[in-house]
Amino acid sequence: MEKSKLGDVEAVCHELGLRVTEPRRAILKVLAKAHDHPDVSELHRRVSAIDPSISLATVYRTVKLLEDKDILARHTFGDGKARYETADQEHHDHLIDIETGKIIEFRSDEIERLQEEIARKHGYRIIDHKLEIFVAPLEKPAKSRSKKPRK
Amino acid sequence: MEKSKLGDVEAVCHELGLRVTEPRRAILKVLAKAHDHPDVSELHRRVSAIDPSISLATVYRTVKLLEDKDILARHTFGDGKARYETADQEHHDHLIDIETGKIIEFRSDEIERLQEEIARKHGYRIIDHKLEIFVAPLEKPAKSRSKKPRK
DNA sequence: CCTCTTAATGCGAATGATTATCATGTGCAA
DNA sequence: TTGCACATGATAATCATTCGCATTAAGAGG
Repeated sequence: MEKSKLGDVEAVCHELGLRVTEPRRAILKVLAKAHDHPDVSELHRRVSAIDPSISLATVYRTVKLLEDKDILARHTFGDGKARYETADQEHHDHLIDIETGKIIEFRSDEIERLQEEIARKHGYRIIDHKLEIFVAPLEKPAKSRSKKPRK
Repeated sequence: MEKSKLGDVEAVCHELGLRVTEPRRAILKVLAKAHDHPDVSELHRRVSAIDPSISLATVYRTVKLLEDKDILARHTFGDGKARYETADQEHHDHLIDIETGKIIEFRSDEIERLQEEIARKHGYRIIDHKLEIFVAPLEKPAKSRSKKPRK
């Protein structure tokens, strides 16, 4: 089962008033079956497997387009590069294992509710939010002082 | 009242085994009285007011140094650039007004506790975390679809 | 104070990610 | 089938940040 509507390129493009092109077919196909949080060059790598002639620039363009349309969600875990995932699913946040880089999705209605409360208390409404928890395995001794990784 | 110990350059540098230099005097002075979240070029701008000969590279170096020592906390609100604030105070998260760019600090022990719980449930312990809530004023009609800004 | 070792600095080049430019190619409405 | 606006590929340009390196200057030991 592919991740939602992303698989139907004609539908997505038509809905957004975009042309259906080969590059978009390939890129959307890759996104539809991506169950992780790939960065742009990783996406380009996967897309190249389908059609090697698709340029990195097009991947950047397409991905930004979809982000603006709220079809993709962009993240930036620790390192500087943008990572993407389909945004059609219900909202969730992330646990990032700083030792392996593994990303775990989770959702807490409790936390969501508290956020709403806090925003309202300050006279605001939430447009978007981002919660990232950098973690390390419980067993480990307690490695010196490293914190979240950087490039 | 300056923000904590940052003001005492001799103390900070000595504690970290660093030499006390003019650039560091100026940079720490600026950081000590910064009650906002300046990015590196803004810091350099402020430092230049004290000593125009201090290079941008040195600001970058110093700021990274202090970040590694957990004396500064680095953030990346929406736009790509790194922003800094002193980390000596108790942990807090941020509300970012997407219309004005204004940043409001807040703290919720409730949320902190829930995070701990979630991490533990997944077999992890928290090393660090980051919660950013992008908001817009309550009054406003409900502007189209913009979300958090990008460069 | 003087000296010597080496951390710090300034400058400019290098990097890495992302975006812009622009000539060319191609969906797709008529 | 045609025409044109939108897409694309290749490449240059940007932007923030880091590096390399020759030079300067803390500050420990005399």
